[in-house]
Amino acid sequence: MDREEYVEAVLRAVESIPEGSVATYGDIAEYVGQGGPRQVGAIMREYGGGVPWWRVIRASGVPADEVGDEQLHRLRSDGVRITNGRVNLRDARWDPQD
DNA sequence: CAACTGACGGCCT
DNA sequence: GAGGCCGCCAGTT
Repeated sequence: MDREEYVEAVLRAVESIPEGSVATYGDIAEYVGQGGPRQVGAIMREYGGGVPWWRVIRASGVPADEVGDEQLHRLRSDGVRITNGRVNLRDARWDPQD
């Protein structure tokens, strides 16, 4: 799998996160089956426009620093419960079989 | 080729 | 729960 295919695979994975749920960078990497969380983050930074990037957060439930406020706002309008600037992953975490 | 970098994560205080 | 530390891994210097 070359880099372009990898980028496409990551973007498709993000697109498949349904409204109302979230995935971690690590979740996406695992789902794609290649690379790691940092690769996913790098791809979101570069190619994230065009996909629901706000549904990808850190494993701690906190969004990436740069986009944090907008991300939380978008998630809330998705219907995701936010408590103290954090997403409750136990509720909202993406399950690929959906 | 070595060093640095970072939309990260898990483990240990 | 919050930091600090270190591992990870691909891209850039």
